[in-house]
Amino acid sequence: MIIAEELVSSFGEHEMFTAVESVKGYINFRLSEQFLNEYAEWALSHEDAFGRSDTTEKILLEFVSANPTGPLHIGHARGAVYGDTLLRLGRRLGYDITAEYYVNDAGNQIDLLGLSIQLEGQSAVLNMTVEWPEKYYRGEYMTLLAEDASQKFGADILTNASRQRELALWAKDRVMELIIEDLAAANIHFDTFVSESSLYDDWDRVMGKMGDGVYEDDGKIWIRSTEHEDEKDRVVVREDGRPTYLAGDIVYHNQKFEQGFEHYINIWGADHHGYINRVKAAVEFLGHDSKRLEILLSQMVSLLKDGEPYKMSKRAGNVILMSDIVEEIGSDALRFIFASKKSDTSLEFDVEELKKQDSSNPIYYINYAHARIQTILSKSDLTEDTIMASELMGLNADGDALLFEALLLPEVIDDAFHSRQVQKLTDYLKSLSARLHKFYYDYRIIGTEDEAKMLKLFVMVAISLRTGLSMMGITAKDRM
RNA sequence: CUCCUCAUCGCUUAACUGGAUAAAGCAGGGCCCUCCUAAGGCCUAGCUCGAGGUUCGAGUCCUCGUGGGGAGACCA
Repeated sequence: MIIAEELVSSFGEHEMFTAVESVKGYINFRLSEQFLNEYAEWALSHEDAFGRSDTTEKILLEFVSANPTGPLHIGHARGAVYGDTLLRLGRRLGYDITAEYYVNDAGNQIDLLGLSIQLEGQSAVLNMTVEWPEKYYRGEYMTLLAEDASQKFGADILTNASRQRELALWAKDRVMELIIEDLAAANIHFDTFVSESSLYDDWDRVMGKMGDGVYEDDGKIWIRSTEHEDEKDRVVVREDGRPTYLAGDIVYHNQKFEQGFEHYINIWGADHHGYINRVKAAVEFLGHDSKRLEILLSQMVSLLKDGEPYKMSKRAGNVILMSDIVEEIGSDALRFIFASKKSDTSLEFDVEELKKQDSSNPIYYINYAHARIQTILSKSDLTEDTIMASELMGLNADGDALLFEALLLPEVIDDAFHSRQVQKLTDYLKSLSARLHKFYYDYRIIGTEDEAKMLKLFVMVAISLRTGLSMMGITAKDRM
C-alpha cells in the first residue's frame, strides 16, 4: 500500500490522466477527457478500423464439419456459432482467417447413407415392406432424398443394391447443400470445403513423411502415438489396405501445414477429446510444431424438455433441427444464446425455454438500446454536422463513464478472441446497453444545452453496439 | 475400472485468468410513464458442492471426496 502511494506521487502530472490515486493498495488511473475525446473523434471517423489491431497473421479455422448424412441439429449449432463468432472477431482484429469445413465423405457412414435412402425409398416411395437394420439414418429429409433420387435416376436406384454407392455419393452432395443452407440461415459462411475422400490420394507420400513415426505390425500400419502421450498406438491402415479415419485426418493436417498458415484452430465436439493426442502426435511426426495446432472443444449441449432429459436420436426421428430453431426464434436470438455461454461448460437448456421469444433474451435489450439511440437522433433538430462538431468534453461523470465503456470495445474484441471466450463480447454488450438505458432514463437529452455532445456520445455508443453485434453475425435494429 | 471435463443465488449464466464489497437476466416482493419507445429505470431478498492445502490474498491453483457430462473403436 505504501509502495502504491509512492508510485502515485511519482506519476505527477500526465496529460493522459486527470487523477492517479492509491486506493487500498491499488492504483487507480482516471483518464482525462482530452484523451477520451480524441480517441472518440478518431473512432467516429474510422468506424471500420475501430477495433483493428496491426496483425496480419494467417490462420486456418476449421469448424462445424458435421458429417454430410443429415441436416444440422441443435447440437451442431453451438460449435457453429462459437466458430463463426471467433472468425468474425479475428477478422475484425485484422487476422487473415480462412474458414474451412472438413467434409467427412468417406467410410462407413457414406455406405450407410446409401443403404438408408434405399430402405426409406422402398418403404415410403415404393410402399414395399422392408426390414430395418439396427443402424440407419432416418428423418424427413431421407424421404425427400429418396423421392428426388427416384425422379432423377428411376426407381431402380432405390432397389438395386449395387447402386448404393452411386446413390450415396449423389446424396451427400445434396445433404451438404442442406447444411450450407442451415448455416447461411444463421449467417455462417465458409470459404473452403475439403473433402476427406480426396485426401487419400496423398496418403503414401504423407506416410513416407512420417518416417519412423509409423510401423508395420500384424499386417497393419500403426502410428507411434504413445510417444506423444497417447494411451496406445493407433492403426492407420487396416489389414486389407483401407486407411482409417485417422489417416485422412493426418493427410488433412499435413496439407494445412504445407499450405503455410501460421496458426491452425480446430473446433471439435467434446466427444472427440480422446482424439487430440493422436493427431498432435502425427503432426509432430510430420515434422511440424504441434503447438501451432490449437484444438478447441465445444462442450456438449444437453436438452431438457419439461425438466426431463431429452435425448435426440436419429432413429427415433426426434432430432431437433437447427433450422427449426432458427425459424422459430430467429438466428439472432439463437446466436446470442449460444455465444453467451463459455464454450467449455456443458450446456443444458430446455427446448421450450429456448423457443420462448420474449424479453428474457438479452438480444432485445441490446437492440433496444441501439434503437433508442436512432430514435432520439431522428427526433433531434440538430444536424449531423452540428452534432459531430461538438466536443465530448465537460460531460458529467455518468457521461464520461458511458463514453469510456463505449471506447472499450477494441479491448473486448482483442480479449475475447485471444482467450477464445466469446461470451466476453456478449457480456460487454449487455453492460454497455445497461449503462445506455440508465443514462437515457436519468438525463433528458433533447432541448438541453448539452444536446449536441450527448447525441455525439450516443452515436459513439451506437457504433460500439453495432460493431459488437456484427461480431456475432447480428445486424443491430434501428427500430423496435 | 482408467482418463478428461464441469460444479457459483430457486433457474440460466458472468467475474478483466490469483486481486478491491462475487455480478447480470429470468422467477419472487415492492416502486416509477401529464416527460426523448415501460422491449426501460429503481428498491428488496438470495450464491462460490464438501474436507484439507499453497498464498499477503482463492470462485479461480494443488490433493482427496461427492455429483452431472464425455471418452476409453481397425466408427466417423
